[in-house]
Formats: sequence, structure tokens, C-alpha cells
Amino acid sequence: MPNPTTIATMPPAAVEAALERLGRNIRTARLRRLLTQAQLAERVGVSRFVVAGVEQGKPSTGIAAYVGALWALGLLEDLLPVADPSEDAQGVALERARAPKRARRAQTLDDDF
Amino acid sequence: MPNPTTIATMPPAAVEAALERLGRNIRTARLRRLLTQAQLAERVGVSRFVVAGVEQGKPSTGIAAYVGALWALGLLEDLLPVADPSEDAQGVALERARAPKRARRAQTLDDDF
DNA sequence: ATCAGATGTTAACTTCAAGCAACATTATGG
DNA sequence: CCATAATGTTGCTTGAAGTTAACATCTGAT
Repeated sequence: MPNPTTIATMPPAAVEAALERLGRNIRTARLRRLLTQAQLAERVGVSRFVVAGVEQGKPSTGIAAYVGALWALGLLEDLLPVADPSEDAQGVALERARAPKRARRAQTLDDDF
Repeated sequence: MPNPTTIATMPPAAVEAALERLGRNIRTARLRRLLTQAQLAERVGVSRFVVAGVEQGKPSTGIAAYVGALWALGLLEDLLPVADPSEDAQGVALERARAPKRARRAQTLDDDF
């Protein structure tokens, strides 16, 4: 991550909290299944340090490690509702009869200021 | 990701599919809010290429970029139920009156073979 | 209480991913 | 239709993520 001032090094507090929570949840799920970090890591295909990072909610860890852990724990389906368009009430409300493939703000034409 | 044979380069099909779906969902949410990739990237604090990677479900992209995008779109709460211990039916079933802090498999003692 | 195993910590090294820039392509608004 | 903005693509550079290893610490089973 070449740029030192990135989200992975200084994430917003809300993002950081969400990641820590997710990590704790994954840890709880692993312990319930009586798996060691190393065993889970082997299933996921990473080193045990990456799993440790996931359980700490490390922001810079690749998402594949997180999703791989969920997959190895049989919790992949929990990801399906995330940002699901049909559940995005705010998005549906914002969408006023338009579903563009590209976001383009109408350029000011007559109403210059 | 130094190791060439990692989950980020060759993820299981299910993981790959889940990531692609998540990326598409994030893209849909962004378009509904009439934001460009660059605008969303600015809010998240990354370059527009990272956002493009997120929307493609790139496995090796740091989870902070994904969660940051959800945060910037007002969809962070969607992450709360993921791997939620109280919703982990399988985990609750497996947990037989024990909640260890470390996973340790009972070593074979008398029953050697 | 003891000991084996799980987890945390540190360090050095390797490799890839993020950043950046220029260009091509596509889609949208006019 | 055309112009313009958004998105995709490519190549390069560099910093950081992941791996490995060794050691410390803590937990839990016996």
C-alpha cells in the first residue's frame, strides 16, 4: 500500500469497530467448532498469522482471507444479504425511475453561478 | 501476497462467487446514489482503481476498502449480522456446554492404536 | 501442579498490490 | 448523432502484506 495515508492504516472509527466485531465473531465461530487458528488457516489456504489478523480485524488483510474464513466455517451465506440491492431501502428511495450503468452528474447548462 | 499459491489468487469458486456478488451489490448501491467511482473513492480514502477492484470482487484487495465502501454508502450495518454468534445455529449446536478461549483437541491417552 | 499445545510477538525477506499516469473504450446527456 | 465524462486497460515504481522461523506467553487437559 504505497500511499501511507490510506484507509487500511487509519480507517474511520466505525469501520474499525465493524472489522473488530467481525473478527471477534469469526473467532467465536472457530472456537465453537474446536478448530485452531492453524487448522482454519490450512483450510483457508493461508498462514496462521493471517487468520490471527482476521480475528483481530486487521484492515489491511485481503478480503479473501476474511471470506475464506467464513467459507471454511460454513458461514458464507451470511454474506449474501450485505449490500443486497433489494434490501437497500435507502438506495431504492434514491433511485427515481433510473438505473444508469454509469454515474454522470448533469452538467450545469443554463443555471450557471 | 508473496506466496503465489494463496487464496487471493486462486480462491474457491464459492468464495469467488460471493466476492463478485458483493462487488456487484456495492456497485449497484453506488450507482443508485449517483456517485462516480472517483467520488466514492475519495470518500473512502483510496484511489478509484481500488474502488473498481472492489466492484469486481477482487480477492486480494484489503477488506478495509470493501468495508470502507459500505461505510461511505451507509450500508455498514449490513455487516453486523455476519458470523453473529447468536445467529450461528451450527455453532450453537456444536457448542456442548463449552466456550473455550483456545481450541485444544483432547490428546489420545489410553486409547492408543 | 505440570506439561503440551495454542496463541502472541518479533524480525527478515520476498512478492505482490496500491498509487499514478496515459490511453482506449463505453455510455450518457444534450 | 456528437461531445464529454465515466470506466476499463496497461505499464511502471514503490511500499506494504504475507510467509517463514524462532521465541515468549498463556491456556487447558491430565
